[in-house]
Amino acid sequence: MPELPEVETVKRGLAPTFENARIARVEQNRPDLRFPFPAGFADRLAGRRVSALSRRSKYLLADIEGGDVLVMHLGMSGSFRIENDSRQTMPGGFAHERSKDPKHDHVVFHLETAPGSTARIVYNDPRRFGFMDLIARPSLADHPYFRELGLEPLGNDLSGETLARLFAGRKMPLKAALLNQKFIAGLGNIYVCEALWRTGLSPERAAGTLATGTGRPTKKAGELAVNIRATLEEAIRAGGSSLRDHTRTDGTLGYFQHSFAVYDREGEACRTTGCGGTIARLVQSSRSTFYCPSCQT
DNA sequence: AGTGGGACCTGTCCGC
DNA sequence: TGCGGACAGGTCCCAC
Repeated sequence: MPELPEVETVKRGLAPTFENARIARVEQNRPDLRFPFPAGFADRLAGRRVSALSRRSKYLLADIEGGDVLVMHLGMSGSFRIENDSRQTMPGGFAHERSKDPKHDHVVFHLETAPGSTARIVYNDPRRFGFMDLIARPSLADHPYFRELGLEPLGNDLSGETLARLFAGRKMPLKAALLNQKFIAGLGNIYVCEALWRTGLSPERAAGTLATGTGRPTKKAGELAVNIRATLEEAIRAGGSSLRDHTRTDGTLGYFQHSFAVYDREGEACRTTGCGGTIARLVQSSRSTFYCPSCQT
């Protein structure tokens, strides 16, 4: 699942069940996902309490009583669902609404949520690009997963100034710079396309063009910072369900089909007022970019 | 150094 | 209906 808004939505969905629960047992159904599970993964969690859930970039973090942090990344296709005592799957935007093939249920956290009350949190991931790890809290920031991560786009650091400073002198395409987690951590393919469209910036222009010759931010740099934040916040408000397979079980369309101005809209009309252009698709760094060649310059 | 491209793995969709 | 190919939210690694 994916980009920052989806991970944030997952965090909010899991928190009421996961936080303060005691992990009675961990069912680990295969030795690896994208990477092998760390040694003793299930045993190191069994009997421990989860003290807090948080998010850094696209990583979901569970603080485990005793000092470890359970690090979870959803890759491209990972999702969680909650099963409670009555065996009902919790509804809500954080879990795929379509039933999941149980053969891809790779990890099950068996929880004691209150005395005499249990629940299960199930991790399902068909493509297995996700992964889980256990890292001691004090060394978390120095771990290779986190050491080189850039700023949080929803934190206080994102501004036209920082974009200009980070990108100054860089010839790489703006799209590639925004996707690089070393600069801004948490943006993915969909929201980069959307934020660039909102700002009227071409994904192909050099990233360094957001800075003037003296290193000051251009007007567009400031607008881009605002639009990145707005795009992410709106997606979180909408439930972060930017997933292709978010079709509801009753057959109505999920959020995916309705929400994007450019992503996956090749050949359709640009929604910029008065533009009249047509959304095009191009490939950058082996990934699809959707944009309007008429109003994104 | 900074790029682009392939690899990882499964599912889905589209055209023949 | 079957089959091959393209494509999908992310990231790592390795050639240029």
